[in-house]
Amino acid sequence: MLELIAAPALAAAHPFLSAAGPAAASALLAAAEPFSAPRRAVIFTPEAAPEALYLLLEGSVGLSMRGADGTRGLLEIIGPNECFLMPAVILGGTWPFGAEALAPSRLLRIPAEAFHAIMVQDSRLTEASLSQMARQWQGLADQLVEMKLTKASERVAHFLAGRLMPGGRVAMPEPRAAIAARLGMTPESLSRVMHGLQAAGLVRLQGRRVDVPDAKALSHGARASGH
Amino acid sequence: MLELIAAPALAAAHPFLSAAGPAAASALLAAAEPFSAPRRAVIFTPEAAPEALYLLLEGSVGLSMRGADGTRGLLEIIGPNECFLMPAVILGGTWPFGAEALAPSRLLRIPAEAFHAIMVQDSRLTEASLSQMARQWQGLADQLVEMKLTKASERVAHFLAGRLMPGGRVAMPEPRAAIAARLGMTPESLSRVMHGLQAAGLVRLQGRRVDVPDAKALSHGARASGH
DNA sequence: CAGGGTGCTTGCGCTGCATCAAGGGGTGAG
DNA sequence: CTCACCCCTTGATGCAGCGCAAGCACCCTG
Repeated sequence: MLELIAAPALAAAHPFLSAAGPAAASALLAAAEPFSAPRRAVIFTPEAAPEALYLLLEGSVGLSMRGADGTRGLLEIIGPNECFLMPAVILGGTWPFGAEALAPSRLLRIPAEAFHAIMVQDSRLTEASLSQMARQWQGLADQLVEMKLTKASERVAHFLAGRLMPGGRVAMPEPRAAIAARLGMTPESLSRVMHGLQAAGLVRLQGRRVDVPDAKALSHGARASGH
Repeated sequence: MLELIAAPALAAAHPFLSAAGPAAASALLAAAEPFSAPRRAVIFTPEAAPEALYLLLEGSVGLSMRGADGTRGLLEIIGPNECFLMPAVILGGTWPFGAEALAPSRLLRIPAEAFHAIMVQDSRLTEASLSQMARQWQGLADQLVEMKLTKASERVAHFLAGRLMPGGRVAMPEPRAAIAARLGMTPESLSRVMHGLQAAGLVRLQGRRVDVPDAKALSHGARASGH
């Protein structure tokens, strides 16, 4: 089913698949259904029963959440070569988070039954899943630390630093509102902070692309430019 | 080593041990070292190599975190019959979070080597660990949702509701500063909110103990009493 | 019992961020 | 080409929660 994609290369490139070992990786890929999602496409609806694990090959996917009073937020932004909905597949039951494409994306959908079946046969997949979950736990923990004890401007700077490519560029294909939600602030605040960073000479804004002349200055000077 | 504690009863009471099955549970208990920690005792130091998994039998333990600029916060408060440091033990390497007793506590310390050795032999322990990690992921995700889109007063109300015992009482053995840090606010704000809830008739404060006359009113009326 | 320490509370001014409300600018459709 | 829509921006205002600092209750020690 996946002949159209170079399966071995894919398995090598994707951290989770390579950690699971060649046997489990090829079994997973055999069961996987590739598909594309345009921007804003709903991939998974909250409160539904999770019946698949997803691997993101290219693009950007947002894990959305709904507060008790109906307000919406974004738990996390998933990048290429990451996977999502694993806790849901492991625990079963219903799942309170939704998933939506924030940029044109290519994904693999691995049915939960296949995932569980392969896990029973291949303990290396279970171990890889365990490591994966531990890493994702750490990711949320880091985010929680940031939310609890840093200001909005610092969170923006850190977010940009984390997306910095070797060329000194930051790609932001997803809408500003999504990034703002992920960072726990309003789009207005995000806009103000980013233009503040530009005024401080730390970044240069060019539409969806952001240039960072000095990476160190961005990390270190973020606190100062709180204004 | 654990004859002093009723091992079978313990395995049955602790969700993680019972999920791991009787064989793995008894193997884990055989390797476990019980110990007590007075309030404020440091159980694990951040930036150290994690060499054990901990089960909390009684008391309260805080997972502390340090921000980039040295400020301190509390990632999570661990309650009885929960375990902590599992992601650290799984991933190895150093670990950015510390653990400290917030109330007099009894714990079990399971050396990482023993944990890994038993996991290799007993796949049920690996599966139980995977579920455990997924649940802990969900716990952090819920907290992140709260941090991102609810106000401090609501977070306090929800925290109290989550600790509500059948008798309408909430035990708060840990210092207020720790609870405030866990909720992402200052001790002053926590104090103000709680006294605000008391003024609204939703709770009755009695030192370390809190009485909740009407549980439903607490959940539903929290938004209104934001003032 | 006095003394000092620790932890909780309260008051007050301030600031960061949300909220509400317009104003641009780029992109796609007709 | 031009309109219209969407998304991003910018401004003005209000409030929630922080920081600082003082007051008070409890606990442990000598």
